[in-house]
Amino acid sequence: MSVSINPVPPRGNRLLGKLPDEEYERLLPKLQEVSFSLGEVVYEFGGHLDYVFFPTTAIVSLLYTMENGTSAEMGLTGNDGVVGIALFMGGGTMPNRAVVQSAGRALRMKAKVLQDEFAMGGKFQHWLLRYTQALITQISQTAVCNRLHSVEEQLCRWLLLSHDRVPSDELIMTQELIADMLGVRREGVTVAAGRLQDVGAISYVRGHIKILDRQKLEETVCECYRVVKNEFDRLLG
Amino acid sequence: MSVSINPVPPRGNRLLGKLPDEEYERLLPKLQEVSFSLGEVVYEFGGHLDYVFFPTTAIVSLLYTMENGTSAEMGLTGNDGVVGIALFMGGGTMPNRAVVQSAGRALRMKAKVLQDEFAMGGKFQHWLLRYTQALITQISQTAVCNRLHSVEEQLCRWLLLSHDRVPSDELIMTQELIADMLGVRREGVTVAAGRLQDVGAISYVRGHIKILDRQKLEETVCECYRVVKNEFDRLLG
DNA sequence: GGCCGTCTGTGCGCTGGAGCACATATGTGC
DNA sequence: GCACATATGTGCTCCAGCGCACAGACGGCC
Repeated sequence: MSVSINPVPPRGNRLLGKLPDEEYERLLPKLQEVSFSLGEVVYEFGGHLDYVFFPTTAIVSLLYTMENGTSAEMGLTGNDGVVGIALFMGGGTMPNRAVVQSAGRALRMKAKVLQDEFAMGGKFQHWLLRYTQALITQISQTAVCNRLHSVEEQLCRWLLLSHDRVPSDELIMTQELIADMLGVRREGVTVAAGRLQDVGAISYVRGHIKILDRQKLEETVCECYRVVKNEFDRLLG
Repeated sequence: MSVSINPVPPRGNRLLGKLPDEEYERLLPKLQEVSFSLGEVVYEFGGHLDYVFFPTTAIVSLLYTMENGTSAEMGLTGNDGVVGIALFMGGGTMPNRAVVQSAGRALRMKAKVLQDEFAMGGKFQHWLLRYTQALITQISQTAVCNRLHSVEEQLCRWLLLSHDRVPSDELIMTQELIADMLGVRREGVTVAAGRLQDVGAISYVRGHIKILDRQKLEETVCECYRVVKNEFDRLLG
């Protein structure tokens, strides 16, 4: 993670973008822009966090890793959210693991500052809680999707959720890592991705996925994607 | 749902039990005791809720039902929590479905009262948020468990989580309903429950499950149970 | 250009759980 | 105590996804 000096961050994060001007102006000096690289661990399970992060172009996955090493994603946060909700929810330590899924930037804020602002009970608190509510929906839907839907449907969900959170049509991510996210075998991702390539929805070359035809992905995806998207739009749109 | 007149509720709910005496005394007149019967729907997906509920002896499951009718549980709430978190998180409508999994009582509070109390930012808010954080862990773990663990392991998790939230060793629940909760086939539950009976962990007769040997269940359950339990104890213990 | 590490594609056999069919057991009401 | 609805037990077949093995294919580096 690298920290910029004298940052002039745009309102690249939707949560911060919701704030009234005065509140935003007050918070601005307390935000620092940082860069995350692919695969960087934002925090570990049970870890302490000194900052919360408001991604602007980065995407961060929330993962849980089992004792035997297998893992699965429970949610992902981009420019529509915040990483480190336990800091204002009161947990202190993090109940999961956060890994940068797509390199990019974020704005960070000291935990103490966040907590003080949160305690003031203004719009900031309001939007942080609404985001948390949306995240709960995302995690819930992941739970249900894991139980009931095929790898191909879930891959589509994952691609669409990620695509919604990056500015380009290209995702940098190997099939191996996607498999870890989805909690499935790498080969399973290969065949599912192969089918999506066959119908021209994506192209996949050594860790570079191009979204060629979103429409096709949306036809293949399970309802979970739309439920999550609708809820985010409703709560934060 | 039946409402008691002139209730004299004990601090049967751990969340309310956390409150300082003065805060509890103030809230007491605003609480009404209600009875829930097995299978009763507390709220539907997308529905509006006029009250939040603090279970004392009832258990309520949070479910999501797919378009094709299949469903799965994402979490459950007993005397350690509150049903209707969307009311203070800001969602308004409920992103899931809540069904009474074990008949019993709860204390209800008008949504408006809850929201006003919450906005005051005192201990009540504090504990509601900590509970929500614990619930997020539970939902997350359900997501991972759905992906990675066997029906038998999940059945054990479900039995233990339920057992922790009722005063007796008997659970009233058919295999059919458990199957809906876990998002698996009824026959799958029959087989798994059969194995647990064979080793003497439970006995199962027409909707009446007796927990005979918790120890055995804890040996069979996946790590998910302990993770969730630890997090609830840590946050609310 | 050649080497090597990483990433992707493919082909097994195996297994857990789905879907279906049906046999049996246990309440409940008449 | 009989009839019937409900709950549970059991035995198939089928298939998605796992685990494993290995064959390309691409890309960076010397």
